This record gives sequence, C-alpha cells and structure tokens, in this order.
Amino acid sequence: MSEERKSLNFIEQIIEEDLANGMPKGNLRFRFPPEPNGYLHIGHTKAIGISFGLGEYYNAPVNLRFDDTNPAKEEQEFVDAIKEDIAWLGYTWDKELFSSDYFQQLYDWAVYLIKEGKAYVDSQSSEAMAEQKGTPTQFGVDGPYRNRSIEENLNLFECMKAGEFDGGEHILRAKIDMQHTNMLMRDPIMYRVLKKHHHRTANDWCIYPMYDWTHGESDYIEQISHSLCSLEFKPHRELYDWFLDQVVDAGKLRPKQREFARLNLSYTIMSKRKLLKLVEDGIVNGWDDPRMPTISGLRRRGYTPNSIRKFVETVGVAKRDNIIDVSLLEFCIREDLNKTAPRVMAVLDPVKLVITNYPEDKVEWLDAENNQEDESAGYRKVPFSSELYIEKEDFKEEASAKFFRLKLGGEVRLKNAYIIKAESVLKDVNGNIEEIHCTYSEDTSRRVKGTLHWVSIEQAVKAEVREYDRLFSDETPDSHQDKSFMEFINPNSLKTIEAFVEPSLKDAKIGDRFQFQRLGYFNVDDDSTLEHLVFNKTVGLRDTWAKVKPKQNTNQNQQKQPQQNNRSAIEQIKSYGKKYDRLPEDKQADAKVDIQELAQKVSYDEVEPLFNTSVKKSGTRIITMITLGVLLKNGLEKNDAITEFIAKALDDKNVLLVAEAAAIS
RNA sequence: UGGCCUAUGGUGUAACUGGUAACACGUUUGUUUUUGGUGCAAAAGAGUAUAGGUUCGAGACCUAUUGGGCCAACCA
Repeated sequence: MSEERKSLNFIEQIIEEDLANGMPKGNLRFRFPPEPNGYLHIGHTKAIGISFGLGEYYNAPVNLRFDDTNPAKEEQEFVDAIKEDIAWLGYTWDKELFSSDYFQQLYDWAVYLIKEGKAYVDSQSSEAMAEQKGTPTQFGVDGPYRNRSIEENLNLFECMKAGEFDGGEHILRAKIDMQHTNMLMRDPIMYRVLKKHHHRTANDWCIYPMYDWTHGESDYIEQISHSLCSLEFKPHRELYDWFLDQVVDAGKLRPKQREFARLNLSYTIMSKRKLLKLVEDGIVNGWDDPRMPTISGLRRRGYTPNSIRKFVETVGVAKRDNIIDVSLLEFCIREDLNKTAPRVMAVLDPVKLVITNYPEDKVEWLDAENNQEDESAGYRKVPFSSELYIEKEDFKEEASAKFFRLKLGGEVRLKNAYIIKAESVLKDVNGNIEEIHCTYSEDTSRRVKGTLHWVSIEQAVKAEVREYDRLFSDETPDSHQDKSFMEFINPNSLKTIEAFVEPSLKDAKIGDRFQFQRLGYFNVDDDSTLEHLVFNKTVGLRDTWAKVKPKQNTNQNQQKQPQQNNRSAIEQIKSYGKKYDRLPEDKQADAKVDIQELAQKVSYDEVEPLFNTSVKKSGTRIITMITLGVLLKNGLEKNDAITEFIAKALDDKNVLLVAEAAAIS
C-alpha cells in the first residue's frame, strides 16, 4: 500500500511551508482569543477546532486568551462559561491569559509611538472624525489635531490616563495615512477614555486599548506563530502588520495573521447579538436552551464533545462563504450515539394494548439487550404483562402491505418479547380507539415483518419528554435584507410530552444518554429530579418510513429532488453528452443507438438551443449532431442555423464530432 | 468612484510541479436486521461562474468579463 497522505488545508500548507523555510517546530504556538461578552456557539467551535487541533497535531502550545479590552461588555461570568465549554470539548490550553495583562506594556508602547511621531491625541467629536475619514470610495482628509507637538501629545495622553478627561473628549490615534485605500489605515484609534469598572483590573485604568492595537501586540508578547481568525478580519491584517512593525524586535518571532471562512449552519443564526435577543425576548429559556446553537445548548441537548469535534473536522477549512446543512451535524451525533447509547423502550404517544390470552396477574421480567452495537453493554430486565402501551402510530385497523406495523388480523413482534396478533379494538363513543385486543404466541422464532417497542403499564414510569424542532423556519434567517430574523421564528420549536418509559430508567442521572428504540436519542435534562424525570430529544433516528408516509409531517420542508425517472428524451440525451466522448468505444456505440432511439421523441425546438453549446463541450455537440441526424432523416428541412452548426463542427478539432457532422452534411 | 477576498454535484471539502474530477453528508435502490435504526452493496447527481486563449492535453496557466462576500463603531 502506498502511504496515504491526507490533503492539507491552506493553513496547514502555510505552516508546512514556514517549517520548510526553517522555522523551528518548537516556535509553533497558537491561541484562541474570545471576548468574554457572551457564550460560545457552534461557530466558535470551528475556530477552537482549528487552533487547538493544530496544537494537538504539531504538539504545540495553545493559549486561551480573553480579549477583554472593553469593560462595558465583558464579565467574569462569561470567562467561566467559556472555559467550561472549551474544557468540555476536550481541549486543554497551555496558558490562560488576558489582554488586560498587557495594559501596562501596551501603554508604554503607545508612549513610544507618540515620541516617534507615530501617534497623536485627537480632540474632535466622533462625528467630525467620521466625516474626515471619508468612505471606501472617497479619500479621507487630515484632521486639525494631526500635527500636535510631541510634548503636547505626551502631556494630553498622560492626562487621559490620569482620568482628567471624560469619555469622548480625547482619543489616541495612530498617525498613518488618511488617504489610504484601506479604511482601517486612516489613522485608527488606539485608545479611548472609558470610566468603567473592569472585571480584572478594576479601576486601575480609565483608558482602554482598541482591538487592533491590542491583538497583534498581544500575539507578539505571547510569541504566537500563527494567529488565526475569521475572514472578516482580513482588512485588519494590514494594520496588524503596521502595529507590529513599530515594536517588533528582529531577534524575536513575528506573528502572522491568517484568515479562514467562518462556519454558518442552516436554519440557525450565529451572531452573539442576535442570540442574546432570543434570550432576552424569552424566545428560548436561556443561553443553554437545547434549541440554541451555543455549546452549552448543544451540551444540554445531549450532543457529545466527540460528535462536535467530528463535525468541525468534517466541515473543513477554506476561504469561501459556506452554509453547512444541519443534517451533517445530526449525522455526527447519530454516528457517535449509535455506538454508545444504551437502548431502552419508551412510549411517547400511548394507546393501550391488552393481551387477552396472557394471565392477568402475571408479570415476566424478560432479558433485553442494551446495545447490539456494543458486545460489552450486556442485558437488562424489562417487565412484560397483559396490559401494555404501544405508540398510537403503530396501529391501524386497516392498512396497505407497506405498513408493517400492527393491523387487525396482522402479526407483529414486540421487541424483546413475544409475537402478537391484533384481534379487535374497543372504541369510545366518538370512535377513538381505547384498547387494542391481541393474542400472543410464545413461538418467537417465526419471522414477522414488524417489530414494535412497548412498555408494561403497571411498571411504566411517567416522564416528561421535550421534543425540539428547528428554531427558524428559514434556511438562512439572518440573510434577508428586507426581513428580520425574528420573522422566521418557528413558534412550535418546543413540544412537551407526557411519556411512559420502562422502569430501568427510574435511576437515570442528569446527562445520561439513551436511544429510545425506534424513536431517537434522548438525554436526561438538567431539570430532571428523582420524582420527575425529564428527557430531551437530542435527535431522531433516520426515518425512511416518514418519507413514505403521505402527508403526516406537515412542517416537512420540501426538498427538491433530482428527477431521475420521467426525464424527457432530450434530457436523457443531454446526460449522455456529458460523458459521450470519454466513453469506451463499445459503450459509445451503445450510447449512440440509445440516443438515436430517444431522438425519435425529440422536436427540433428542443434541439436548436443546443447549437450554441460552447466549443469546449464537445460531447454535448456530438450528441446534438446525432440527434439532428435523426431529425433530418425523418424529413426535417435544413435551415441556416443547422447549416452553420454543421459547418462549424466540420471545422472542429474533435474527430468524433467531425465524423458525425460529415455523416449528415 | 476604490481596496481586498471568493467562485468545483443539493451541501461542505479534495484533486502534489497541467493528464480528463475524488471523499463525506444528503437523495434513491437492493440486501441484512427482534429498531422502517445500524451494517453491507450499488446508483443518480459536476465538462469546475462566463467568454476566449496557450497546450497533444487546462479545474489548475494567460486575458477579458460576471456573480457573491467583506471594509466607513471611542465593538471585537
């Protein structure tokens, strides 16, 4: 076997190149720099996965650095939550650091820049400054304070630090170029006055550095080799480099910023601000609501760290905008849970079933396999008696042969138990089925088509089950310029069900994950108590039956499927065109016969548009020629378009095309 | 009257210096099965945004277009 080399993503390629160019492997160092102003979500997981993943791959340290330069928005609560989430995902950071650790160093460097004439204090209103800044298509102009003396700047900046000014009076700006094509280079702000309590430095500072001034310098202080962030920071790179130029020591490592496309998930939103609105408006019950795309929400919903890491890995890293289908996330959690989750039986929508030939007082404790995917999972006992619950959905008085659940006169297997036959039903005055009467047979070796899950009524435990649907009805709720994402909120995203579960679940603990057989994966919610069990539905099983069922699921989203049957003759011919000239000779001959047959059903109007097919697509032009040949043979008159098409083909480089054209010209 | 990024099946990511487009999800079919799950097998689906060019040969190279995204917070 040849060695299989996994293809590298563009960031890995950059690193490999740096290594090849002589960077010692020991210099590799990464960081994940969240702002502690909210909870982490699935989008952050990508950034986490990239940096920490690189750290694991190269055995390099990864710092966790809280970017806490804006005391107005940041809180200790978020620091704690972020640490919990990253640790839960299974990553370990080298050092826990804070941008605020560098406030003094940043200040000293700022003073140095002032002395070098590279920074100045501006004393205008923010409106005036915005005015002078220009627009992307219009140059900026220099402001009136741009050429203050170094002494004055030094003095003013010191006064800013000493708290002698209020916010808005003065700011410190880098002196770069008001005519720069990159807006960020038009004398960006380095410091502003903010008389706010900081979660770590308390009231030590009343001036705070801006992101751009802080980030690159922090990377430099920590000697981060590759500073990875999302694409919207691409324009910041130029400034990142400019700030680095001012302070970098030739002997030390100079960090590199590189950008990747961030992750978007269909049917949800990723913006912290919008997520906050869902929380504040009470659309969801907090940041860890199981419907939220936050890490804490997914955790509570029953997702495993492994499944999320697998997801991020599968999604890949590139630079183009993307929307990943939730079905991929769901696949990842199913794949993980299928191997690990113990199987149990629970009935969510019960109907009573009575086994008339089973002794009324008898209870049998039958063996049930915990997980057929895992030999070591063992068995448990489940009680069986004459009165059971099954799902309403699993019984119909009459049904087609495609319905292989229980119907009158039909047989079905009860999972882990016996084969039963439905004999009759008992209905209330409205005609609703109250009881299904069956007989059972102890011969379980027979083959029957269907197998149902069930619980014995007497021993069943009541439990609350929370079923979730997607939060938004639109695939990209926040990408409509004319509509707010709030308009797409799905009002039925939470359904609370009173269910019956098998007694073995009585002592399930918070966080435990199960497969309710035939239904899906569920975990025990944080709200669960000994007296009142609460389960979350993590994700359903793949359900091919649901697709067969006529309408049933009303909010089933319509998916466009490629029509493969009933394709028109011309469509079938066209699909030959895509590969015709690449087919081996014998198959090509077969294809030609087939095309000629199909061509009988094709009209000239369908063929003419194909005359414009580009030269490159010779296959399509060949099949068009063959089809045209049939039409001509059937009496079609040559017109100018046809003559021109044939003439052009006779001139082509492709010999097959020339041959076909020659045959009919 | 801008700068930067980007374009490959329905989705996402591949394709080392040019050799005829791969993998995963999704879809469909068959098969296995005491879960309409899982497993196994297979199929459909892309001439790589467009138009030209170079070349025996282009998704990769060249030219010109077009679509999409980002950039004007004392946010990060």
